[in-house]
Amino acid sequence: MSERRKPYPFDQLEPKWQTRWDERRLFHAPNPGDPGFDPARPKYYVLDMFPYPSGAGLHVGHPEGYTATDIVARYQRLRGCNVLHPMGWDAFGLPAEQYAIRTGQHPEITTRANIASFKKQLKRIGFSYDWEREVSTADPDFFRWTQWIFLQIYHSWFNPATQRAEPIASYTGDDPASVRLAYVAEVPVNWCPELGTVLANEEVIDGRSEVGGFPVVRRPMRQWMLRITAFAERLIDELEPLDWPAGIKLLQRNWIGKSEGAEVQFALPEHDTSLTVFTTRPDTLYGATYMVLAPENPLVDRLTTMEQRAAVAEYKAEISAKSDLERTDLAKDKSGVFTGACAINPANNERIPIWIADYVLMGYGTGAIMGVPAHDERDLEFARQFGLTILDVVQPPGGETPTGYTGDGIAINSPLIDGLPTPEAKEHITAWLEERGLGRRTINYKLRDWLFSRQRYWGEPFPIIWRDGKHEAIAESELPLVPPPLHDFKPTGTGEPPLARAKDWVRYSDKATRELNTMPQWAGSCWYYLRFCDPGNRDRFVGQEAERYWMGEGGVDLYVGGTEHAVLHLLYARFWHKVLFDLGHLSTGEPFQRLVNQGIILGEDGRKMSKRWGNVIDPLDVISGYGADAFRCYEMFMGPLEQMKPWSMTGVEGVSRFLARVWRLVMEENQAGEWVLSNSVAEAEPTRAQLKVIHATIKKVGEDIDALSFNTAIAQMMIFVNAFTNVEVRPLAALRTLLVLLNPFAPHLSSELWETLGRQFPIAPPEIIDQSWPEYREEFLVEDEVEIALQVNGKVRDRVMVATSALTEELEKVALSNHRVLEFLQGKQVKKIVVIQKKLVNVVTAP
RNA sequence: GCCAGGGUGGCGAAAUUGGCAGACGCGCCAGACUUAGGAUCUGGUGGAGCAAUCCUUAGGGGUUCGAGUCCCCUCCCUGGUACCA
Repeated sequence: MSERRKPYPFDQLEPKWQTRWDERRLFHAPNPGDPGFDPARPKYYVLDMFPYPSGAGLHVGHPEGYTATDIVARYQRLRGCNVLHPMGWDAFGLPAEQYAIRTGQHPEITTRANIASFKKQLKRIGFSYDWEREVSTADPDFFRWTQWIFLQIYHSWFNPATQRAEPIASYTGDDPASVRLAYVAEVPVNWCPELGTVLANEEVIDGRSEVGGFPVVRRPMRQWMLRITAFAERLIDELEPLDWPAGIKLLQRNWIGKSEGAEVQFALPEHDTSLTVFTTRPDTLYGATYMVLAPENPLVDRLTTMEQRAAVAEYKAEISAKSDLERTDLAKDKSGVFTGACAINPANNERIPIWIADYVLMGYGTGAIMGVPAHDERDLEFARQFGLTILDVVQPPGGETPTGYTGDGIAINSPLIDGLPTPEAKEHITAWLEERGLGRRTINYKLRDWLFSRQRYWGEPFPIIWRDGKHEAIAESELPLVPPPLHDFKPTGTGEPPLARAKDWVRYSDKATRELNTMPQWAGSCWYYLRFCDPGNRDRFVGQEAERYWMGEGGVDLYVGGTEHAVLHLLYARFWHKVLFDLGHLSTGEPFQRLVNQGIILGEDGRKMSKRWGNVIDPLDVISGYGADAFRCYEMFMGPLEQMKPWSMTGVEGVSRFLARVWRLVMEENQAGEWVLSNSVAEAEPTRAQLKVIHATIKKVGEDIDALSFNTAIAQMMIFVNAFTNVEVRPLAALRTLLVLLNPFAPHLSSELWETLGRQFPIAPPEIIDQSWPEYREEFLVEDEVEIALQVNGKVRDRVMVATSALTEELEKVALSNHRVLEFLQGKQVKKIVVIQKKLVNVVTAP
């Protein structure tokens, strides 16, 4: 089979320009103080979510976001900005380690090979990254600072008075370990036996591990935690002004899950203590006819009566045997047992029974609730199942039967607050409880502290040692703390991390041993964007001047990546950023000013791309068939960046044809079949009509890039090309303008044509990259005449050209003298005439 | 369940504040140039109808001179979430 003839020689010119860009270091952005740095230019930081370099290589989803940021980066450079556009590798992570377990190959080797192949592919697409800033999270020069930041967190506490992280020295209490932002706690964790590690809540999906899909069980273990909950309020508040998609903000807000309510104490007559619950509906206190404790609540054993002891023990055993998956699966029917104990409802002094049930979670609120069956679906189901009292205390606005009504209404059967609408009832009863020391208003969050340790090999070791059962930080001078070489990466199965196998490494001194856990994969990605500002710095995680320059004024100006990181990565990174900001290391409180999520690219069959369906598109195949420029432009022409959309090979062909038409605007084939500069290119004045297209295109492409609406920008350039395709004389100035506008999208093609034009016509500068973005002139966009629609009763009956300046009365006259309009007005009476200048005239008749 | 986003030609999609629906591309049809066309160029292309004309932005209702756009109801798709008191 003969090879399809290339529409233009992209296979020669693309490698040529990629090499030249590398040699000229064109995309290297000097830092303040470096040679070549121009302080007069504004900065622009455009960032991609860096990839995990998997063995599978790049798929078409990666370059979608990368192309978008590359267009913005190249555009901002042409507009005179100092552009920071870096790329790096999220190189620690489970897949390389799982591969090492299977093959014995060290993760470092696998990772290095994968990085090399990723980088080669990215370069082949022609991205304008500053490769001199490349970082890898698994590189000791990088992770020494990840460990350093951990130490900053470890040495800090959250001062509730200032609402800021402060050095632990400012803590005046007697137990610093209890307030550190990094602490060790025995907590019920998500233990994944298959992976041999604990996982964060965020890494568990439907009771299975996000990586690998293995079952996960609950089990108490001593783990490192980061006190992210202290920042819950700020993580919500400071989200507000950011230029992020509203949906992502909402996702984060929901994840943090703030709810306002009250803590209420219920006296326990048989014991000298009381039981505290959290409720968002203190106004329903009179309706609390029973209480429920989580089965794991430590109070359960104290409260349970002799008679109920056996039943409670049996229920607890049953629950703890269940995995999370089963526990949620079986959520249809409520289960639980009576403890035999009773509490006193503080509102009406009624004795109410205390139960335990697994629908109450130990990890939220106080691990105990008051059951208000009349106004809570779950409580109602539970009460009906076990025959507990149901008492209506809120009257819905409509006045229908209140049982099961969960909305706001009017308090009833509640002597203290009868007749009050819900909001006031809440206020009133809470104040009443506060006066008596029986309760107080509180805020609860769904967000839990971040479980930060993993029992894995391929991650950052903690810069921590243990002496006499207590943890201590190692000195900063001992960083980086590099993982010991191992041959056996398998999980031990006991929960003891694989690092335990490196006996020499573990022994720190006669009396001290090293922490054996490693950090989760999120650690490196929490701050990599800061390292990009100053990747070679040996003395600090980022130089102050570089940080102030690149991260100043809102931080990262544009951050593009997938929605899968909407809560986890973005929340964790914001948290670390705030700690470092509070400690005075950073100049802004939020890292990412503008965030955009690219949509998923589906296979041609409309299904998710997967080996299983055989619908996977390999970027390199597309590039070898159509060129990198066509690949880039197609990815952007498919549709809106944020939208999910299917791949289409014929669509690639269409975009490729467009680029070939651009090529032939400038080039033609001679007798020998060689491409030479076209005879129709000349230093001629564009016509008035051509000027209009040129300036309309300048305007639209610029505005569309700002709005990340790349598909419509390309459509406009297609209109431009169509307008110049069949003309005898192609004015040089018009072509030059087009090439600059096209450059961010198709950098190789535009560079080549620019250079070719420059050989024949003296163009300064000789390379397009040193050219500046053109400005449009409004005067070329205005028309003397416009076409307006003439409507009768909202239906278009004719279109006519009128002077742009035509006034309302003139337009009315035009409409009423138009024979098509008159035809439809026959026998009818004109009731009114609506005139929209430059748009339409609508003649409305009486019915 | 709940929350968010979305349904526009045969297909991917356009459409400032409500103001000519379908830009641009794919596909298809016709023509030109050709020994040839899976190259290139030109024209056409939402549906029905010979036509005048009528219908058309998931479906139904409403507001308006005028609705893809605003309001109400219903259906379908995608993503998130799941006993969070």
